[in-house]
Amino acid sequence: MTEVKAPRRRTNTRARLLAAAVDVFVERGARRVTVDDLVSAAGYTRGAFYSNFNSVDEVLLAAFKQEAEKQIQAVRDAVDKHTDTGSSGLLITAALEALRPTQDRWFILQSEVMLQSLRDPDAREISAATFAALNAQLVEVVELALDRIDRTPTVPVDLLAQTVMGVFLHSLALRTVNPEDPRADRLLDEALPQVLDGVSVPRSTGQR
Amino acid sequence: MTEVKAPRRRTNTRARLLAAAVDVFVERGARRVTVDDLVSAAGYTRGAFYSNFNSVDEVLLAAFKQEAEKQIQAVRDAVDKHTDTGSSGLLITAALEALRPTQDRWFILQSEVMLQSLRDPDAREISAATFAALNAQLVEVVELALDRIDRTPTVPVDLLAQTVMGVFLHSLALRTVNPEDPRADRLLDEALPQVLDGVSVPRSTGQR
DNA sequence: CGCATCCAATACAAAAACGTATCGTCGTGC
DNA sequence: GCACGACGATACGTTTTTGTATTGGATGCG
Repeated sequence: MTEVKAPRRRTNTRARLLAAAVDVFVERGARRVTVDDLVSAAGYTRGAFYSNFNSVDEVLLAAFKQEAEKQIQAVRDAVDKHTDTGSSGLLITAALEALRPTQDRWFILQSEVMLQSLRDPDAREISAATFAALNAQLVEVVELALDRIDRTPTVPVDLLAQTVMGVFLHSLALRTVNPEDPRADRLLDEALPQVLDGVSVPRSTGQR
Repeated sequence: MTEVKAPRRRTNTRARLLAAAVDVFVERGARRVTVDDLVSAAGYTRGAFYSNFNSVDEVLLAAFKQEAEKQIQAVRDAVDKHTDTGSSGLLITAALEALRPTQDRWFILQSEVMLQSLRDPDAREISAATFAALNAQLVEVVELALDRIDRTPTVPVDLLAQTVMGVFLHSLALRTVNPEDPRADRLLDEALPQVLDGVSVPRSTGQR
């Protein structure tokens, strides 16, 4: 599925394994992933795996961590960029764009679901922490966005952020079930802005 | 985990296996479920399993189907009940209550995620169909609810239903990561009604 | 230039999971 | 009440997967 034929360096083996892992988990589903699947997808053999990880679960956790951080960074970049240049509605557009459903995001969701049923407390902790980080970031984005259009929310902003998150999750689900489903995009492009508008009022009016 | 010591009838073995399967999948996570896990949880042995199913995947699919239908039926019941008696805001409250996150629903989500990566076209089809059914039902509920409060939506009602669905999904996610998270309930009780309110206008005013 | 070290390949043993084949038993229909 | 048929128990062989131990080679360092 991937490439690899080159003389293969010994460094960043771990990174390659992790990258391949994302693909494998998405393609085969967590239930069917074995060590051999992972190494062969990455172009390595069994030995490489066990000198970098101890189990498939560990890879899942590490890959999740990495992808989630990548995700968070993408949003942060989008926000920073548009905060600096001071463009208006573009901010939220950009932030939302960074969250738009992709395969990587599907992997994150899948991992999140899987990690929940791992006995390892580390897994649950990391999963929960990442989840919290994404949420916190979303609060920030929503606040900034409302600020830009001079409105204040009529519901607590953290709840509003959760709502936005939910819409994204569902958009992702729609797209995963059927990549062609037009509702996935319409949810983000049509429904979401109106929702944001609906639960906020112009700044001067005060809230509620 | 369960009981079973009784003289054990040979009928409804399938049903017992399915019921146990839900628990096992939730507890151990899809990655770790084996045939032995399923039969021992249900109080049977290997033989019973293979005379009712052919693989773990098949059980996952069957259990998903069953739980999803149960879910749909629960919402339908709630709606019917409150439609008949004609109580007002109670309708949506009841419908939403029927959707409130529980363990069963977590199983449905987990299965949905897993089924997406099964090669079996049947699995994807059933998964997609169930997903569609739930969504269609939600459209109905949202329409009814808005009707009750004499408002018409300012966004296409199917998109609105998707939004509601998303909020539910996220509420479920919050609760799964941390059962104590108060936001799970607040999302449904505070944010959702306001969102519905925000994206609709009084009936006479016309839309948009 | 040679040495020590780390990392990946390979091979292999052990365990886990699967699926089948067989047998007993309990309902069911005649 | 008897025989048939379906269902579940048990046992077993096979396959899959795992994890470790050993080896070879490349890299960094002196």
